[in-house]
Amino acid sequence: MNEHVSRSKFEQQRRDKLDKLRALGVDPYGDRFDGVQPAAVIKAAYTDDIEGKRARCAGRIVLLRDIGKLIFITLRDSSGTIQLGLSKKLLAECWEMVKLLELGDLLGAEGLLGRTKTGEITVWCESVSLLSKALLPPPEKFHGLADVDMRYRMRYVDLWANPEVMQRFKQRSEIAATIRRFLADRGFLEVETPMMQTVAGGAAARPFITHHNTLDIDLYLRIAPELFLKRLLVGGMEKVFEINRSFRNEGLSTRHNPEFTMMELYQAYADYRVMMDLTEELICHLIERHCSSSILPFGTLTIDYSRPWRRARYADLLKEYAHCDMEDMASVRRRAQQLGIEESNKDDAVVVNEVFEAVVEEHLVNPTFVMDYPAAICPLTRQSKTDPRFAERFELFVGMMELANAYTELNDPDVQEANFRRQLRGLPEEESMAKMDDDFITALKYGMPPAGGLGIGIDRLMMLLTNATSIRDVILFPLLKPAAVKAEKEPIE
RNA sequence: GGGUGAGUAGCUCAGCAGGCAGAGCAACGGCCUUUUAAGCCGUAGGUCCUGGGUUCGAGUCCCAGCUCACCCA
Repeated sequence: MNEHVSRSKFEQQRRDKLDKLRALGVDPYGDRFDGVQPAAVIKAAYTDDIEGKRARCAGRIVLLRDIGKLIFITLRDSSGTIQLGLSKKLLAECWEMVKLLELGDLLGAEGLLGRTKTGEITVWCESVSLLSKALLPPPEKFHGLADVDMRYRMRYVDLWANPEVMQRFKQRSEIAATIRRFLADRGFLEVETPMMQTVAGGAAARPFITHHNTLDIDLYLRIAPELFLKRLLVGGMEKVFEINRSFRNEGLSTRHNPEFTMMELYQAYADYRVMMDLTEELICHLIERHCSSSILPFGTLTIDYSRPWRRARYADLLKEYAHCDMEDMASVRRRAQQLGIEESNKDDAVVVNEVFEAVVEEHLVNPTFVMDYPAAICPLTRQSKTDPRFAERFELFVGMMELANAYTELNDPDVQEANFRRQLRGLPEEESMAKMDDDFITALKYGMPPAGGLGIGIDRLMMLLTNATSIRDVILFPLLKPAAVKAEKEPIE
């Protein structure tokens, strides 16, 4: 007997109940059910003095204890659970329907509140409505849905089978709302810029390619909104931000999903130091509003977000942790060799950065601003006026992850164009096509104000704030390989 | 791409000393008006991920593949 057949047996049993319900004149897919109170609200509102108070609730049956002429049901909605008491005495005229209720069904109920002899707040139902019959059985009631792959594929089950999942995504929504309010309060305008672009710029990453039929042109899904948001600076929007998806055609890991949410913001007449203050203020504001403490667990780590956050120069961290000096490239290359990094045919800046990533990042647990990157790896960033070898850029690391990236925006069109061209040298044509953005250069020629720009990886931020060590736990529907399609088995004679 | 681990009933998992395929929950049939993962009696339920191989005999050992997780690149 194969999986399909044995599963349909369970479905068939439930369909039999569906027929019995219809025979009783019960519509198994009910109507609107007004005036519902969330379970958590009911329980919180009536701590004592509950006798005689009415309650009306709706949700999914997650536990059912049938004692004969009395049935206890644990009903779950998005706020939590509440116990229903269904007695034959109070529900005599619909008792046959009540006895057909089972795990997974969606139920509406109304009655008087009371407590059982063990003290559990209970709705003693005077009426119940079957709002939707479940044709498939829920997962095991105590362990829930544990198979990680199935949880992501069947998030519609995961969300109520594992309440902490619901909790985390509610928190994500609330945190996102706080970010928007925080920025709106400071005069930032939320905008939306193209996700389908003819040139995928603003970052170094492989784009996804799609095709527009009537124009007969290939388009790229954006890898970053940066170049469009900066066009808005040219257009006169002094403070803008966008919270939306970007797409990178790269591998999957616990920290990478091919589509991910970025917050990017730009502020005219500012620079990267302004962005540093803003970043620290924003994230600490979120922690204050949404977390229990400024010291938070993250997997096996403990992260202390107390202000002020450490600010350290890139070159100094390299000295501190990698024990080599950017001024002395021979020492850096020696270190690279020790680390097994292939360095012989790479530019100095690239080798430095690979050493940095290999050695330094794992030390950056508490929030750390890494400042002043080598200019050669920052083509969109303005160089330091006091030392042009460095770019006015920082990355924020928390929990050994890159969380934010910000810089003083380069607004000299000639330098920008030269940087683009230098970046393109040696790249295959299709990749260089994806990078050279002539229209962006044209925009800069009209004059872009000096500005600070900031990007924060929202998924990673949510990971840190909700203690999720996999990015898939903060994305409702993470990208997965398609489930293996079982070949239709035709009966062969 | 490399390493480690996992895949057994609808769900959560045992079983590996190579010898009849197991438990709990869910389901089905009974009993029960204060349960809390309710309880009690009974019944049914399997492509042991797939394909090869070794063996008298493979869920268990070997090879290849698929899927997932974690770590590394």
